[in-house]
Amino acid sequence: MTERPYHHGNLRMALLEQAERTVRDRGVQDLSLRELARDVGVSHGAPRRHFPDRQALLDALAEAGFERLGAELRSAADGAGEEFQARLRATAAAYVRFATRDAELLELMFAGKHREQSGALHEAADRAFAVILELIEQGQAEGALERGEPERVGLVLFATIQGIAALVTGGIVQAGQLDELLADATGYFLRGSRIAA
Amino acid sequence: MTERPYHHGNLRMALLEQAERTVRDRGVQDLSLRELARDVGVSHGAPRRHFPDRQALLDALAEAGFERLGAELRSAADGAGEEFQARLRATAAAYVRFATRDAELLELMFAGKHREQSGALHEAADRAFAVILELIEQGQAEGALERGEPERVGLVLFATIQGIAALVTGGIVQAGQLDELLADATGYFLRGSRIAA
DNA sequence: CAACAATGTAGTCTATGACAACAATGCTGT
DNA sequence: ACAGCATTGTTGTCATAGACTACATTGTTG
Repeated sequence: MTERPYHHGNLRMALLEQAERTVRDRGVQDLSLRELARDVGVSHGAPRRHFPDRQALLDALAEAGFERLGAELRSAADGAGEEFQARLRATAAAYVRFATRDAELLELMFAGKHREQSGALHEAADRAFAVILELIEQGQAEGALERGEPERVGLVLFATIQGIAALVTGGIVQAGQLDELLADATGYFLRGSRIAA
Repeated sequence: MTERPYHHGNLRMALLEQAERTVRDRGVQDLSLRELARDVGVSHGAPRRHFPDRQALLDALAEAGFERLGAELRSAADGAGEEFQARLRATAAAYVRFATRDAELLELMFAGKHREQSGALHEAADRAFAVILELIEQGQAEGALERGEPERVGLVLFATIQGIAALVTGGIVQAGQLDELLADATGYFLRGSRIAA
């Protein structure tokens, strides 16, 4: 946007941003390094200076995705006030929103996490999940959730939210049923988790 | 395996079977029509007679996947006896087993379901999900689950199971934690769902 | 300002998916 | 039996992609 000297200046960023758009609009499969280069106005070999191969671009995309996801989750939780249930619902809704708006990106994020050795992606993922863990800890402190390792308790919650997102992006539930389903799920979770139910 | 007259005889099946293997071993991205043709021993143009394009092959793969998934779920439920909880656990475990053994295939199945117009895939999917619905109905009849539309109640359960599978294939939980997580999740579901908890 | 590193360009190779023209096989009705 | 036709495979071609190399341009630093 700023200018484009014959050294582009920030090709890496430009490529990542355009890539994220393309992934959102047309899916990962349609993402081509050459087309990306054309879109950004550089030659077909230029991206190679920033991403050794296509997979490296996808990994970087995933890492950026985790950072944005973490930010959105935190923003949702913080914007929902102090009460646990409100924060829980807001965070779950934010996750599902991300997952439905950027379904392919999220898929990429999950796929990359298990293959990767470079810790950068894992760290970004951990930062994103930390929001959920903190939420669990708050719930436990308030007595709304049973005690125990937050990782373990949070996993069921996380799985459910992720599953709901998958059902929506998979077309198994309509967008209209989403709120109802989310409410049901958080309800089950809270009732099932209270110590002496 | 049988023989190969110059008309292969059942190219379509052979392609699908080899494709399923390749997807399981090396992922969807590495699936190439031409390589498939080579593997099966036909020329690179032959698959076109059975699948107009690559996507058609993937759709057929997804449909076959739903049929197998349905069969495995039903077999698991039926093999677990009469008791509801045992059937529930067995079915959930069977789903997760499928989802982890054939993660990429499952992804394909979900992806295809939402884009497709031809009802064949949807019908296969519905047959698979019917197993879960029947399970819910049994739970309701026995009073273990709250009343209401089985579709709605089942959705939360299904989402949770699907989410657990996603967490495992995504490398967020280790295979060793799987049993524990599944037990936690079904526990939450049952406690959260009992009418007068 | 002279090396040197970083970044971009141009050309090439191999593989793929899609398509068309053609060949071989199987089937059907008479 | 067999002529005509539909199925199914084969071969060749085209456009495009990813990966790699040699080379050019720009920026930086001693």
